[in-house]
Amino acid sequence: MEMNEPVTGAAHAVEALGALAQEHRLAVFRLLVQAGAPGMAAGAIAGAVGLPGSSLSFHLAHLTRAGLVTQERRGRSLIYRADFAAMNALLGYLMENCCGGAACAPAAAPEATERKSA
Amino acid sequence: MEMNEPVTGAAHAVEALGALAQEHRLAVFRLLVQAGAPGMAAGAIAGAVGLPGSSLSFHLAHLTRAGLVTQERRGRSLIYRADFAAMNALLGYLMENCCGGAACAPAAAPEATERKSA
DNA sequence: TCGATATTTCCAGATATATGGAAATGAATG
DNA sequence: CATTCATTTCCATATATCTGGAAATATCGA
Repeated sequence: MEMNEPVTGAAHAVEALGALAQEHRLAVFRLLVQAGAPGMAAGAIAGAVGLPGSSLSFHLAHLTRAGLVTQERRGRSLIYRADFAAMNALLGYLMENCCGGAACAPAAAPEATERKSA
Repeated sequence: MEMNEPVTGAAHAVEALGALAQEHRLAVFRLLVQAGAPGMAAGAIAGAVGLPGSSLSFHLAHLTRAGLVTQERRGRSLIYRADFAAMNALLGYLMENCCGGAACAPAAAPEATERKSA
C-alpha cells in the first residue's frame, strides 16, 4: 500500500502541504530539516517546540503519514527525521513545467544553502 | 499593512502552505505556474479546473490573500498570475539552514527547470 | 441607458482539524 | 517481575474550512 512513496500525484502533494500548513507541524518539520541526518527524539522535539506529548504525537503522526518525516525506534525513544527526498519531490511537483518550459527566472533555486543567518 | 510581503515568518508560511493544501487550489496554482507571465483570466481557470464560479472565486481569493497569486483587471476579466518570488521565499523558508549548514545532498534544487516532459 | 459578460459576495449546512488530560502501550533496567 | 521512562491512543469539545446557488457588483458595447 502507498505508505511512503515520494510525492507523485495531486493527492499526495495536498496531503504533504496540509501536513506543513500548521504552526506546530511547520515548526517541527523545520526543526528536523535543521537537525539533518541525526534526527531528534520525540521528547527532544516536544521540549524544543513546547507542546504536550499528546499534541506532538498527533502532529508527528500527521507528518509521518504525509511522508515528510520518518520514524525509527532507538531504545525507548523514537527518532524522527525529515525526509528530504519527499520534500524535493513536493517542490518539484509545485514547479513542474514552470512557465510552460520557457526559460523563466531562476524560479526554482531557493538560496537556502547559501544563507548566513536570515 | 502586510498584504503582499514575501513569505517571511512562520505565520506567512503557514498561510501560504494552507492555501496550497487543497485539491482545487493546488490545481489552480500549478496551472498558473505553468501559464507563466501571461497569467489566466478567472473564467479560463474555471473552465480548466471545472469549478463553479463562486467556488473558484473563493479559492482564488484564498491564494491571493496568501500572496501566492496576483490579480490584475484587464477589461472585464481579472487576470491571475503565480507570484514566483513569494513561492521562492516559501521554499527558502522551508529549507532554511538545512542540515545545520552542513553540505547536505542537493536538497534544495528541484530540477523542474531542466525537465523535459515528466 | 440597456443588455450582455465576467467575477465576486452572501449564506448556511456539511465536513475536517486541533487540542490536551488521562489511560494504555512498548521498551529498558535491576 | 515490578518499576520507570518514552511515546502513543482515546475522547470530547472547539474551531476552521469547503461548497455552490442566488443575488450583487463591475466593465464593456451599441
